[in-house]
This record gives sequence, C-alpha cells and structure tokens, in this order.
Amino acid sequence: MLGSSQAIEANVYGGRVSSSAVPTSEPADRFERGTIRRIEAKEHVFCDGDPRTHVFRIEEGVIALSKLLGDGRRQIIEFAYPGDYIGLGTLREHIFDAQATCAAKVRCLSAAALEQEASRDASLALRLYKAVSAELAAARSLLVSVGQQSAMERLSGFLLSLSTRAPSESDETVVKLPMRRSDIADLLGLTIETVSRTITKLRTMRVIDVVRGTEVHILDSERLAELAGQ
Amino acid sequence: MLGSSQAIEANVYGGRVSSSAVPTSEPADRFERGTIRRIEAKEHVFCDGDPRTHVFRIEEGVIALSKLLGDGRRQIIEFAYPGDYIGLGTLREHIFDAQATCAAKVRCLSAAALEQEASRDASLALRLYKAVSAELAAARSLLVSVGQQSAMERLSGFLLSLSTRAPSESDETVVKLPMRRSDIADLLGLTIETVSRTITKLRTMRVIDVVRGTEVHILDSERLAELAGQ
DNA sequence: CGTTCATTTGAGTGAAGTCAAACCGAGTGG
DNA sequence: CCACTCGGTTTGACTTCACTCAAATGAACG
Repeated sequence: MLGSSQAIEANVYGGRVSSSAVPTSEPADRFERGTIRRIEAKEHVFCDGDPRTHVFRIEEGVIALSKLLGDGRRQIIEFAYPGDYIGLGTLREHIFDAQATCAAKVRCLSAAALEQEASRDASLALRLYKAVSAELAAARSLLVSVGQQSAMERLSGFLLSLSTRAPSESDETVVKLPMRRSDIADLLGLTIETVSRTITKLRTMRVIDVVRGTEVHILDSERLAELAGQ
Repeated sequence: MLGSSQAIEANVYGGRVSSSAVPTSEPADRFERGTIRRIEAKEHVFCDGDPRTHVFRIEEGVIALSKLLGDGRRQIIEFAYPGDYIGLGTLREHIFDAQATCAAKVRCLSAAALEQEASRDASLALRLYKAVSAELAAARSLLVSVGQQSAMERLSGFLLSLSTRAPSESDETVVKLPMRRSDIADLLGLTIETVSRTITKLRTMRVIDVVRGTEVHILDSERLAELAGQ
C-alpha cells in the first residue's frame, strides 16, 4: 500500500512508495480503482507542462521521470518501478516528463478525487506525506551521488541499488536493465560512452558479467559495494 | 504558514515551505509554539544519525542540509531560509547534517506531537504533504542543475534563485551570500576554486558586482538569466 | 601588526566529454 | 537462409572543463 507504517528505507535511485508485495487487509480504496493503461516503450505517460489530472501507479515495466533542457540535455529524476507512484505533488501542472523505458502498464487515479479525499481523511493524507517523503529521500540520495561521486562510484551504486530494488526472481545476483544506456547516463549525469566504458571496466575487473547487454550478473557484490563508496 | 493553499512554485535551490511573509489569520497552532534555539555559525542543529525528535522552523539565518561522505566530500542538499522547515519526513533518524552557515535561530517543534496531531487532523497532514512536495520539487530542480549544467550555468542559476528567494529588502538586485564559498561549491557539486573563478568571470563580464565578497549586485539580470540556461 | 581564516589567482593534470567509426543483435524481406 | 537495415552499444582518438596543488591576496580581530 501507499506508504506502509514502518519506516521506508531511503532508496538511492528511485522513489519507491510501496514496499509490501503482500496485499494488505485494508479495504480497497482509491488506489485499487482506476483504469489500467498500457504504455509502449518510449511512449509518454505525461509530459512537462501537462495539467496534473492523474496520479499513476506503476503496475508493470519502468517509467522514467525526466526533465528536458532547451538544448536537448536531459536529466532523469528517477526510475519508477512496479508499486511506485508518479504524479504526486501539489502543482497544477506536471514539471517533468514521464516516459516508459520499456513496455509498461500503469493504473490511472484521479488527482482531484485523491486530494479531495485526503482533505477529509487524515490517514490518507498522511500516507501521501510519507510517500512523498520517500521520494524526497531518493531524490536527495541521487543528488549526493551525481554531485560528488565519480562515474565508477555512480554506476556501481546504481547497479547495487537495482539489485536490491528490482532483483530477478530466483537469482539475487542477476539484475535486469530494462532501459537503454542513454537512460542510465541521463540518470547519473554522465554520457552514454562513459556509462559503456565504465561497464566494460567492471566487466574486465570481473566484478560483473553482462549478458546480451541487458542482464547484469554480479560476480563480486562486496567489491561492487566498495567501488560504490562503501 | 506551512504550505499555503496556492500552488507553491518549484524553487530551485532550497525547499521553501512558507511563502507568506504576512501573518495569516489561522489560529496559533503547533507551529507557533516551541522554544527558540540560537545557533552559532557552523554549529549543527542536528547530525546525520541523530534520532529525529524535532522538526525545526528557521526563524533567522541560513541552515545548510548536507550529506558527508566517508572521505570528506560533502553535498549540500539545500539551504533553509527563514520560514523553511527542516527535519520533516518519516524516518526515525536524520539522514543528513543540518549546520548553520551563519548565526541563526530556529524554532523547535516536537516531531512526535506533530505526527500524532497530523494523524487526527487531515488539514495538518495535508500541509505536511504540501511542504514535503515543495522540498521534493526543489531537490529535483537542483539535481537537474548538478547533473546537466556547466559551472557557469549552475552558479548563474543559483544567484538568480537567491535573488527571488532572499532579496535584500529595498533593493531587488542585491543578494546577500550568508555562506562561505565552500558551501556554495558543495551545493552545486563544484570546488571552491571553480566557484571563485566563475564569480570572477561574471564580474569581468560586468554581469554582477561583488562587495566585500558577500554581497552580490546584479548588474544585468537578463544576461544572468541567459547564462543560467534561459 | 601579526595571526587566522577565507578567497582569489596561477599552473598543470586528469576524468569525463566530443566526435567518429566499428560492432552487434534483432527484424525484415528478397 | 542470407543480405540488408536499423537502433543501440562499444571502442578509439582527441579535447576540454573542472579539479588539484600551491602560492598570493585580502578581510577580520585581538
């Protein structure tokens, strides 16, 4: 559910809102209703400047939240994974693009109805508060990484965070990368080439192995953690 | 007050919570009670790892929220100005340092009491939600800057944001810098030397003038906006 | 006036960026 | 089944912006 009661761990590279995979005993509410929308890879869920009519919960796939600068530079703010919410906030319009990095499904919830209900229901309002707090912690964590760390530290940290956040079922050490190199580069404030070179370096160091470009096998997670800066 | 009803503008370099300078008609509540604490320059309000017992409202001065890495590197997450709140969130412990960049005063509010009251009072919970949402927008905005912009763009944007955020009374074009160069550097993900050189360049370009190192006079705000990347 | 702390300036280096070409895997159609 | 395209990735050669180290300058204060 949106903001479980236990403290949510600060999550480096995305704003995980939900952490319980298990259905809760809470009655179905706004978060269970809402239509499912199918999103193609690279399709936008919403754009910078669009009126903020809906809040979306990711059901499948990955959505990249990003800001596009005038000259084409792009900063990805977070990758939203299944269970995460995008479009929360108080502004009338979106100030970021939300774009699928691969085929995805999202549940559409009315922003107006949500806010209205929250103004009556303190527990809902508090869940929203906690959800956004978690996103805030994630954004700040990424800021620290981008502001202070080297390319190797950023990439190692990214892989490490994905391994805890979106582990392949069955194998903890296998991380799927359901996004292009350019998405990773734009998240970490690097270029495609630097991301590629850094991955290659990790491969030659035998810290990871990469299968078909999209599947990372972590061979030495201890070393990877060291490279991420402890 | 905490989260006025109108949409809060995304604020690039800090999480402004309050925007009304005028006292509101709302009854005095938790936010008006609480003792005032005096903070020396460079003194900590709280440290990374401390239990999160209080939320603080800045009354005077500037507080830098920052993360310290193992080897001494530091990323400042935001400068909190009078009216801003620090220490909001849901975690049991602080995950950042809060340190005064100059002599300051903060109002101390019980975090537990706040949360408890919020669990009963939807409007308070919603105000917390809006406050954190504003902080989130600010953190993301800084992330874009640090991840994608050049030193000149970052510094120009920073000065510009300060000019709207903390203008000297009387003169709109004068910006006080109540922090060291190292604080600015750590906010923008640069070094002291680069900040200094960039300020010098802006001076020789006659875009700004600097008095006694701490007072910036904006001579050409249009040009400054261009340099900030439109 | 000397000490201390912060800032500025200078010279040289390096990590990551740019530009360009080669490579690779997945489709597609001859 | 192979040749061709096409998008994405990797690799290489070179450049540059910001970093590092070091020294000079400036402001504040006892």
